[in-house]
Amino acid sequence: MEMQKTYNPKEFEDRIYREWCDHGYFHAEISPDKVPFTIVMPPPNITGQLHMGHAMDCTLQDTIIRFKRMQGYAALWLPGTDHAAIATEVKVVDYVRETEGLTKEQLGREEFLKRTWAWKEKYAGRICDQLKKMGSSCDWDRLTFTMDEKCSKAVREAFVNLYKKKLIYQGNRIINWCPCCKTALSDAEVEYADEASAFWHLRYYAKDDPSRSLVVATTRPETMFGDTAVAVNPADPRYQDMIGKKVILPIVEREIPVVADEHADMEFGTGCVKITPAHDPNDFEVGLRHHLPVVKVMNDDGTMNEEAGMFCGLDRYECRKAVVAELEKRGNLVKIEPHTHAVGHCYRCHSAVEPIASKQWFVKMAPLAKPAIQAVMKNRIKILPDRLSKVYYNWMENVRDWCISRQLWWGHRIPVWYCPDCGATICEKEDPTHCPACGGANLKQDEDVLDTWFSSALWPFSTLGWPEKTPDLDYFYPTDVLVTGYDIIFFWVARMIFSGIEHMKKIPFRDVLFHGIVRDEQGRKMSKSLGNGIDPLVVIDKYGADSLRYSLITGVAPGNDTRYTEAKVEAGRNFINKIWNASRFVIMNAEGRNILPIESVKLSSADKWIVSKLETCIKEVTLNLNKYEIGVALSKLYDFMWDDFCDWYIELTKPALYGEDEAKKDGAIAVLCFVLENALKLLHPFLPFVTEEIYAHLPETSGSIMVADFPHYNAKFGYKKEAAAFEGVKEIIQAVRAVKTEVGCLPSKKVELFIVSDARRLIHANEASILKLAGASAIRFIESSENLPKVVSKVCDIAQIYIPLGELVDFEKEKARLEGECERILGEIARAEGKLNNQNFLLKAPKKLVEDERAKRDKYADMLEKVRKQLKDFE
RNA sequence: GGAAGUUUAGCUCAGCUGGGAGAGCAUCUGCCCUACAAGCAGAGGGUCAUAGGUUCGAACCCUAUAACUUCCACCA
Repeated sequence: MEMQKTYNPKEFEDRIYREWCDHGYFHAEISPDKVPFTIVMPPPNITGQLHMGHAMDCTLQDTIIRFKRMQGYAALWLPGTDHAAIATEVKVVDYVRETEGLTKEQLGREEFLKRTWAWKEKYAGRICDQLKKMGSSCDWDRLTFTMDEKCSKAVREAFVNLYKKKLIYQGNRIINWCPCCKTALSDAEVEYADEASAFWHLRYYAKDDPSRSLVVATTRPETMFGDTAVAVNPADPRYQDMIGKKVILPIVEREIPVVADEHADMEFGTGCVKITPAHDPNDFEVGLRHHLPVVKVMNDDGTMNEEAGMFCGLDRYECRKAVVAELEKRGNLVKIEPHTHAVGHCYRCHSAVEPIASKQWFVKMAPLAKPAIQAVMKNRIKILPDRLSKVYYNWMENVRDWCISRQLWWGHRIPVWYCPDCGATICEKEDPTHCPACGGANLKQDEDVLDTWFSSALWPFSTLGWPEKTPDLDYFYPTDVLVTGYDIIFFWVARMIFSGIEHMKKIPFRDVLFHGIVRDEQGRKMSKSLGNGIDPLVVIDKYGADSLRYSLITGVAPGNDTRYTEAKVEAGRNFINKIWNASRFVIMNAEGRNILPIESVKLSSADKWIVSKLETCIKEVTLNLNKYEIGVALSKLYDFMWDDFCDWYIELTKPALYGEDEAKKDGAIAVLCFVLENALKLLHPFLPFVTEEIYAHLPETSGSIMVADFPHYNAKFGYKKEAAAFEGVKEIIQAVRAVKTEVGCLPSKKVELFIVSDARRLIHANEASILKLAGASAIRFIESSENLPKVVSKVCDIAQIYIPLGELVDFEKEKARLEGECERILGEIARAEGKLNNQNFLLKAPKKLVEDERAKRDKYADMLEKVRKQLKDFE
């Protein structure tokens, strides 16, 4: 099949992906003679479609897994999707309201879940299609959803294990309550934002002495109905007489005690704190210490309950206004101070969360955190970039117990049953039918579901079959690298680490590669509200998946944010087009010829140079991919492919290809094919589609590039010296080009080159290349330039070049140019001598460096002499 | 209140363990030379945020400062 003049991804991307699937290349088999390499995909939420962040995440993983697969590992990339309990439920609630005009309560649990499963089918399918469009080489045979049977089993196992070890408990404590989603949230699910508010100073009068009062300062006047004490610091001289006395809570006229507690800060506010145990975590603790009653004053939806008396039914914020007005009316309001403080918001619906005392399920964190910290500390798990391990430690060391129960319907139901007959609580892996205590058959399962992250935490092993002892689990666990964004380090990564250690007794992964966020052109986060998100599919439609992949990993360093710009996609597209055309050139020239193995042809110095460059490139790409420096690896390939291979080597082969010498032609083609084939293999993990397409057109190749061997660096050819020498030839070509441009000589005008050089053999051997690339008609070796008329000249490392240009030579300009050249060289000499005259440099710098510096000085001194001579001759 | 990151060419960013500043885009000049104008050749452009310090030598290490960004934190 003919290759088109310009690269057009639409013609082959979908077809190639189908072929990969049909051949089963993505499927990882357990093979005893291979080393496993495993990545589990961070499962995208089924809430919607993939965004650029996902696109980058999956490109990075795909690049790594393709690299490892080609290197001969049993490479498994396990895909999946996440049920995303709260996030999905919020979406489906909206959807049901819009389509059926019903609330979820009106619909009922069973019907609601039916709708949600239908939603899941639709969106999980869409997400997989998008992953395929990106070229993801994940093992679809192992596709997992977090609510699959096997995951549910894992969740049960984990819950029951932790429960039996008393690491899961039910407790009545302050949790974060979202009045909009009507569920508890974990600490990690709350986002804090500073809000301008006020500090209300309220006067509470002493019970028996209307002349004595305390002024409390609060940001939450509406919770006063739940006040069950006022606290002052035990050391505060101002309030010693009040400790143990009672004050009257205004409006409700309830008597509450004044307690002494360290929690009250003498420096802050008035030094008196109203204590509302049901609605503030600190107050809750104070309440426990002083055995205070816990009075809840709010309903689930954030409205006030009957405790608020006349304010019952009001929304919490309306109530605040009303209470303040009432207090003012009654003369209890002393003053209002402006005050900014952090208010927590639900990470899903963004409404202000309410700290409320509530009975929930918790995971006891301290015993789990300890070994999880050690795993990273002892380097059993390596976090990249390293600085993020500090963030991890900081969180793990201060983590509080994890609230895992959610008052939702969509998710893993908590495996706990209550016996209404005897009050027993039963926690079992299998659904119990009878109460083991009293034999009663009226067991009722806990209504709540689990935090979605509880199942995510088990992902690296639940996907492989745990708690069953499956061969997969045995072979592929622990996984090798986890690739994800630093924004879910607490939600997910930290929890996988302690869960893996707890349940598997083994770390879940050896490396964690964190990437940053994909931002828009202006550096803003992409978000729905800003409307600045860009759909990867739209980009793929316009430019192809390879170009998108290029744009997402070019220039990225681990942990750093990156910006999406269309210019980067274009740069990628242009690069790929370059590869495409270079390949087309090679293929066209190789057509109908016998391709010789590179070992059997005589290599020119240009051949040796490019082979040496290729070897260096293989080394660097491999090294950087192993370090997960994907961006660096790609940039090395970019330079090699474009500069070395296209701009130099291909041009260098043209004299041979267009010449008559069949042996030379065979040689050039052999090297072209060899280098191109290797380069394509190196490029394949980054640009899978186009490399596969070209590979199929290459002579002497068969099968798919994705299962070909990744090039090995073994310094088989070496040629370091020959390659270095060849740089001299390149320098001559560049010098001639530069001089011609400077004097305004058309590139197409052929010039004669007079050369003084000790490297005649090298130059002679590359004569054809020099003539073609420099645009010259002949090379004449001379001993001295003395008799040359009207020349411009240039001193290179291995030669002095003189070009007679007749009328084009501007005497003044040329003189100025040569003088400028002298200046430059003098500068170089001065720099070298500056160092060499420094005794400390001679004494302390490495010998090699001193030698290099000497050599440089001598070289430039020699050059200076030559340029000065040219200047003299010229005059 | 803690902690982290960033600051390099007009723009977006690389620069690994300290040893002569790089790329892409943009700009200027000239080119359709039988792979490629999504291209080729040549060129201009940087006190590497600021001030100190360590060192023979600093974009890189240390200290302070400034600006921007982010994360964590129950001060009512």
